[in-house]
Amino acid sequence: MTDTSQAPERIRRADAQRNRARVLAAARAALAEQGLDAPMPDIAARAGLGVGTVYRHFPTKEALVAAITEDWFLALCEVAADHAARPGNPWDNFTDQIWTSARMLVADRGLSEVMGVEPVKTGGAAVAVARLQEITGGLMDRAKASGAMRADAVITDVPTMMCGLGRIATIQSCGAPVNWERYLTLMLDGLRAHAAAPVLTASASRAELVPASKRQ
Amino acid sequence: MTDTSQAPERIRRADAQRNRARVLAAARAALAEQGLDAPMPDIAARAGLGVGTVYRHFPTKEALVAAITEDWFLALCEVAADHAARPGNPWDNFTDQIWTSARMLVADRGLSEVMGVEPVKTGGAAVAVARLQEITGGLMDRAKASGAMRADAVITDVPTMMCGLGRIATIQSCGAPVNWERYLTLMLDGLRAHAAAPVLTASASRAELVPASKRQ
Amino acid sequence: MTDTSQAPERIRRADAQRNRARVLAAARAALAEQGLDAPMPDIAARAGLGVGTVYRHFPTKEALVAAITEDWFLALCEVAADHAARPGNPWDNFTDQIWTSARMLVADRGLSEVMGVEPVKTGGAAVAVARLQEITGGLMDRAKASGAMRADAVITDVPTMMCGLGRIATIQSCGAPVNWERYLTLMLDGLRAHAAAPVLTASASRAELVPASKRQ
Amino acid sequence: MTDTSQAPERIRRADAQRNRARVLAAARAALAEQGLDAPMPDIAARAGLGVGTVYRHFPTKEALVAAITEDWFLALCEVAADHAARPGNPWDNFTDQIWTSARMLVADRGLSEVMGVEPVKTGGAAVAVARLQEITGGLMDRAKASGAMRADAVITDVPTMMCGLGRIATIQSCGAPVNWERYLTLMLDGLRAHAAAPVLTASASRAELVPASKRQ
DNA sequence: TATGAATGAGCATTCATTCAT
DNA sequence: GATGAATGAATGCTCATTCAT
Repeated sequence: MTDTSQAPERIRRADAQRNRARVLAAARAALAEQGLDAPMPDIAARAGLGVGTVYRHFPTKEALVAAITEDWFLALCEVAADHAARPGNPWDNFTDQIWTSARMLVADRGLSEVMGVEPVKTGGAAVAVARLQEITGGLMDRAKASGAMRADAVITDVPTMMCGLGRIATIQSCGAPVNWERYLTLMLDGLRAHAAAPVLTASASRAELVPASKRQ
Repeated sequence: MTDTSQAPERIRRADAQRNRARVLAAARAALAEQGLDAPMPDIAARAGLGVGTVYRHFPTKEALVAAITEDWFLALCEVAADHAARPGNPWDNFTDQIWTSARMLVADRGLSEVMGVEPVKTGGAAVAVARLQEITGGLMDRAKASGAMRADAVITDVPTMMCGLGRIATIQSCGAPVNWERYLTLMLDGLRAHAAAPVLTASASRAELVPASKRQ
Repeated sequence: MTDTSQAPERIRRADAQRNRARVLAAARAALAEQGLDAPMPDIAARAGLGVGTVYRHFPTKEALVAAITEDWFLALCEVAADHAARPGNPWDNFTDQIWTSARMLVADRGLSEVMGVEPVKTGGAAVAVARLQEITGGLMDRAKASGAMRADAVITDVPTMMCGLGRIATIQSCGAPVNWERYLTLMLDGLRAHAAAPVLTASASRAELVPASKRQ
Repeated sequence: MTDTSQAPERIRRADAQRNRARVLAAARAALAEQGLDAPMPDIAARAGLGVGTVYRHFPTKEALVAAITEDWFLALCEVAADHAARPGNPWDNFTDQIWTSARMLVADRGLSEVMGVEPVKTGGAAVAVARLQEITGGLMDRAKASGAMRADAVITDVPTMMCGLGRIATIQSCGAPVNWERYLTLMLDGLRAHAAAPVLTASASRAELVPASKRQ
């Protein structure tokens, strides 16, 4: 009747799954603290396991980081989906999504660093990235339709923003005179509709895509 | 008698000065190409010198990077000073300074990376950073006074902006879907006065420093 | 009562026998493809079994290889026995046996490699080796008696020849400029009676066992 | 006046050269004893140096082995050249060369093993191999011209022979029932002119290149 | 009894820094 | 002063074997 009766094979796997989970947890913790350079032996030690066990579950450090990256992006997807489902002001939903995601970055050095790394092209992480992009794209479309977001905003503005954010979060925690909240404030203000259309002259906004010294 | 003893010493000093310059030039080139991870032996080889000689002039790699960092920031100071001295639209002068500095970052992987590194607290590099900050602060003040820059802009907004820029420049060159020109456009638009003061309601701008979900 | 307790035991025994056979088959295939370095997990996976099961049947990898080696040598025994039973020219029977065995070596990397490995001293493999030696010895005796094979040929000439052949087969498949068919041709020609007795002087053959420079 | 006066740069290098020589000597010894699998740390320890020093002189283990291999083949070249320069019976000169080379193989497990390895295509080792082949080819030509060596002998017969020899030497030292002297005797007898042309029937020699069972 | 997860020693390789010459 | 050879700790990864389930 119970689940235990029908899962003689899964019992073992349950043990392995538990260790796999421990590896993932250890990796998450190690990456969060030390960043993507956390050594494999450290991760194994944190999990209370031998390196071989880590390699049993993940053939490469790259694969392990990719798995964590998938988790990270799935969590970001969840945040995005949550905000995409909200009623009310699309702009607020968009910015709330970004702020929430940002707080996740700030709390995790690995996540911060992965934002500034050549993206994986395949695997679950890539899928999660694509899905995040899709959901976020929807939020942006609605924000643009509502007139709050600048019409020329594109989806890559978000990874661009998050990449910079990741770096800033990392070094702010090292004591650098930077401020991630301020960063996000400016960036998001830069994404507002009227930011792209200066009050004084309608033509100015486009012109200023290029430095003043280069114009004419 | 005294002259003979001093002359070779001066020669040595001249030699040492030239070697120091060669080390710096080599380091600049190596860091520009390979980033901050450029190995010391590579730098020494580029200078046509032994590693020992490099270590004679700079006790650690960190010290060498700090020296180059000073150079980098002095160059940025020059750019800033040049723009600070310009007549005309203060906002344009400020943004031109940023765009010019950005192009320097994009052309130099080491400079890009150093923007996202725990800052040196002492020494020439720190002085150069402080000077750059002062000059840039002046440009910002005038831009604010002119009404073009948001009144709440602070000097740390610039290192924040440049830190993110450095990371974006680095990974854009690795093929990541980010765009440094777009980044700068958004950031600078976010620094405009009206970006901070949404058209509809005057009170909104400050409120949105905090995510909508956290308000009241 | 007693039947019920024994029946499952027999089933288990039957199971174990089948598993042992599967391990052997998998090992044969893995060793043939990858050589003696084939990892135990690969062999287990090929058998559709866990490594533990492989180790239940064979306490070490060495023991497993020894078992396969026994199989290999039993197959070689069969070839030898088949040729030993043939009527007709003893020399042809001997050389045919060698050529047939050689083709088996060439088709199996594991068999090729095992020819050049410290031989097992005990167990079935050693028995098979001894039997092969005996049968081959008989073939040689008849070939010698017929006058076709050199009179000083000894049984260890055959393992010596096959050992070299195994190595040559292995590296020929890696692109080395060696040729196993040529090797065998020369070796077998060297075993002919007249090869040992140069035409000109009868005494020369023994003398040349030692380099010319070392004689007298 | 002395060499020391004009070599201020070479003094340092002399030290390094000495250590390079120590690395080579250590590697030679380690490879001779343990074969090509001798670990780099072992080689370094044998030389009384750190691993880093070994890697300073040779960027890769492969490169180190290639250097030793070049030495090995240069030594074989010397032997070959020595015998090529000898007056007298060409066949004896050829076989003496082979016997002398064989004794070198037998004394060195690394040299034995390298004979059965995919050959290096470039570098000094490849040059040495080519030169050895050329010299040996000359010896063979003269032996063929003298009528002592079979006319169909080709240069690749020699690496084929040496490859087999290497393996046999290796496992003979492990106690296998093989005999390298016997191996060489048979091989060289197989290379004699009359070995290829059996006494009884002129047509037999060619026919027996193929097993009897495949004929007709 | 079968499983396959866990182990951990071992290997090739890198690089900032030291120090004998 | 200059040199660059030497150092050695650290890293990612493999695989025969053990043992808890």
